[in-house]
Amino acid sequence: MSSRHFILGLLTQRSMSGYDVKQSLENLCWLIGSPSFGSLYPALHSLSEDGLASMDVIHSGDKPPRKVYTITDKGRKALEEWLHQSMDSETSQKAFLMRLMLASNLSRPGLIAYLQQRHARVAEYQEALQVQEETSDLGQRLAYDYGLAIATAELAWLDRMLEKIARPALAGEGLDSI
Amino acid sequence: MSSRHFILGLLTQRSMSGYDVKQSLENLCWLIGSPSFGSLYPALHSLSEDGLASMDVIHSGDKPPRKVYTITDKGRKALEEWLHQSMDSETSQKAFLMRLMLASNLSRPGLIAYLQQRHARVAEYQEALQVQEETSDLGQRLAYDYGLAIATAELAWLDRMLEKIARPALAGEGLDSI
DNA sequence: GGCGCCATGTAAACCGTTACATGATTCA
DNA sequence: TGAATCATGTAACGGTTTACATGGCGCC
Repeated sequence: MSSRHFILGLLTQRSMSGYDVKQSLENLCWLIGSPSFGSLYPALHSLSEDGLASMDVIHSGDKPPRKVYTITDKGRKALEEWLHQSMDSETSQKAFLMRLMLASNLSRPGLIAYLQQRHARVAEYQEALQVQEETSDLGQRLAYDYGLAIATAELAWLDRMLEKIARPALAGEGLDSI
Repeated sequence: MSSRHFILGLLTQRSMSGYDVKQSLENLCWLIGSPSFGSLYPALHSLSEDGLASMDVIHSGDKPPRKVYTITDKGRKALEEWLHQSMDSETSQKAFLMRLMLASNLSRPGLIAYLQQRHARVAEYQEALQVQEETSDLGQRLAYDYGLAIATAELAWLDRMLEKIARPALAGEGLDSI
């Protein structure tokens, strides 16, 4: 998935310091993880060096100065290119969620296609888990049952979202109301 | 989480070759991933070298010989030790599921405690996602909504399992009927 | 004949974490 | 006074993937 591109994508939400990026991932880190500072800061440096992001040092009072990064036009182009190139073979939930976080950078048809692809993929996994023969191993049974529950919940979520998004926007009821 | 211990744990289900291990993870790889052969084979070698697993070469007809690994007593001891030492700070879904797959190696109270701990942790994340203020960013809204749906589904699953497991086993309705 | 599956393995390259280093502020 | 939060950074270490290497079987 490339954490470099992901971090770049997060900068489209708002300009952020390394510390900010870490905080913004806190709520979902149990699903996607959160990069350590040891990889985060170097990544921001390299984005800045390559001209994909610009850095501003913000001195606010007596607090330690913050280095705030903003995505540049070049960065937006690079991100768009990367987002549009095939996301096939990315089957993991983590990769899905990371891209989902960057949904603002997708066209509406692009987002719909993305969710539909995900739906098809998860449905495959769900089926594979249902078909499984009985195992005697408790752990395996629990794990398969858990996987089935998560797959089912994800498919239900995708159905809901696709209905909301794909429905031609009625008055005051577009993407905004999600 | 240490893939080495995880692989060792999988060998408690049945004796397996490297190829078998990979296949057995196929159905859940979208949630926990699957190690590449480049890490899997060396891991099995090292387990064998350390006496935690024994290796048998199986020649079946004209097919390429398979190297089947079996966990040893020393391996079981090492696994148990590792399973009982603190699993705190492991908050990720992946780590949870990996340990869940090894549930057969836990005592019933140990399993219950594990599920309860997980419940408490996921409930925290669920709450954090609910409390979140409104964001204008579509991706963030989608991602948070997705996270909320997954957290809710997982909590429901944990409730169901805890009810099944914690209930004093009635006639013919113990852990087996999960 | 070519493709895909079975089956194992090695080495280099890559990426990320861990540990260390610094320093100010706020709260108990 | 000590701990937690804010805030940034480097270097070594470790683990994983990627790419390469090999070889037989069965199917279209």
